[in-house]
Amino acid sequence: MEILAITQHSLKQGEVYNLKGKLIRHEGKLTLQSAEPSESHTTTIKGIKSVYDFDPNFYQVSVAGRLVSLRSMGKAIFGHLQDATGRIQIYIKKDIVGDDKFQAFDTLFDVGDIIGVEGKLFRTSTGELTVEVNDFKMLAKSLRPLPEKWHGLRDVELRYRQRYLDLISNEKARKITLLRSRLLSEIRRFLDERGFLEVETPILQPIASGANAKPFITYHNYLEQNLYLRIAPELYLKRLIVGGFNRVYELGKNFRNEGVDTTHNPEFTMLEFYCAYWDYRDLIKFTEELFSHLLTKLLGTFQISYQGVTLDFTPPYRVVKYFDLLKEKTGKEKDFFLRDIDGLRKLAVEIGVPKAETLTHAKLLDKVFDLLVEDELTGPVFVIDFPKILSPLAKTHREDADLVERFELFVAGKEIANAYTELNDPIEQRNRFLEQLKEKEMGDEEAMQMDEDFITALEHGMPPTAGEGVGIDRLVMLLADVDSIREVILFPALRQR
RNA sequence: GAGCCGGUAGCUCAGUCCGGUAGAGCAACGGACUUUUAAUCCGUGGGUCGCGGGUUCAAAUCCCGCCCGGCUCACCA
Repeated sequence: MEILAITQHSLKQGEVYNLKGKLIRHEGKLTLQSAEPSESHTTTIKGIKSVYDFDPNFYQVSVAGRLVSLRSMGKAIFGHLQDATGRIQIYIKKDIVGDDKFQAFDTLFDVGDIIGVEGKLFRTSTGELTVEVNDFKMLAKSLRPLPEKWHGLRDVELRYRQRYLDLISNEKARKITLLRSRLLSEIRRFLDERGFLEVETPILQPIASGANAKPFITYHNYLEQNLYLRIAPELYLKRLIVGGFNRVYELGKNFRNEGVDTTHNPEFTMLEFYCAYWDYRDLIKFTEELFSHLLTKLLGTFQISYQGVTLDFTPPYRVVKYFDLLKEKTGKEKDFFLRDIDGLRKLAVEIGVPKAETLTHAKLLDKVFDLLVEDELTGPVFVIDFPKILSPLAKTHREDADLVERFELFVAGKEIANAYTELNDPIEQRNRFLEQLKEKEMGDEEAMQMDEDFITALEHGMPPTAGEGVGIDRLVMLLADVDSIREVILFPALRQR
């Protein structure tokens, strides 16, 4: 009888082992060896339940999972097995499994153990689907107790540091994990079906560019040079457009060496996709289609509730111009914000922009917009036609040389997506980078870096292209209705203990 | 980086204001119980009160410093 797996070591008769405070004496009656999981244990609990609903004649099952509850009645034992998909009750009767096995289960099996059972499905008097067990197997012994069965694991720090316990004991953590996984696969499916090619570009980059952020620096011993963890894949994805792949996307991590809070983690997941021969207006429509697809597949509705506010994602979304928003708030025209730097600085000081005296023009404008407008963009709303000084990689607006063809999608005051018609003029791109270098000299640490190789690529000709980035973590937060990014990242950044 | 809040048994939490033998529930351990489901009933064990210092006859409790976490702000478009 192969019941208990303690370790790979064989136990001598009479030897005493301490399991979770329980002293186990090996009497020689049990063969204590690690049991192999059988293939039939790979079905999910949810799968078993749905097959039974479909075909009640299906009743002989074999299922494995973590034992999460136990109720011993003397000569019968009830318990629940759990996997990521659900729970199923098991019923072990002395009459059925025999005295020895019943005794073994009663003394050796604990809540937390991973076990396999075989038996018949039936419904109890209360109607709960249950496995009447005729054989069982220890698959992995748990030496430590599970968190409290009723309250689960509440300690936020422990939930993050030992996420596996959170996943075992908190339904919501499992739901978010599944939601995130389905979101990623639906994004891939949507893009794949529309001819986009999934690619992988370098995470270790000699120049960290493509966004305004401080990078993590590392050193390559063999190349004898510094490398940066990417802050964005943008400039590499555009090289692929130059190379002739007209629809590409990358779904992966970016890294930014900055503060950690409820909406920022040093590594976070971005979707970036590029399509040749499109412009930013095509992307507005495409973004609405993408979100419609995701909401239909994941939530089955266009109305979502986020932190007590109902958001309506029925397209078309509101579209509003960047400077119209500022005018609404201040009564001032675009020229004021772009030409009257002293006036803008005065305004910034008035509304309480910190360090307004020392910020560069671009930073000032950005801060003022943030403070006055951003929080009120409940959305979903496309803010379009950004100032050029904030957008070094976007193409100049066809109707206004002060602006670029760019939008950001705001939902619940958060930026969810950022897109533009891409700047594909190598000469103008060089000048824009040079402007960024000036910003850097004026104290903007996050100003973008010049990438000569990228300009060389543009010099070979990049077709007119539109590109977009979507913050996946924030999107999951929205869909899961949680207010901290750490709830949607399985292992968020924490200080080492 | 600043402010506020928190850290007590494996887990969920009381106890801190107002100093006087460290508590409950779950889990564990022993026992009863063949349809229970937060099972129930009887019994037992379990603590570096985050860490270090100070005040005091006496500190989980008061004071100081530090560590870890949460929230808000700053930073980060």
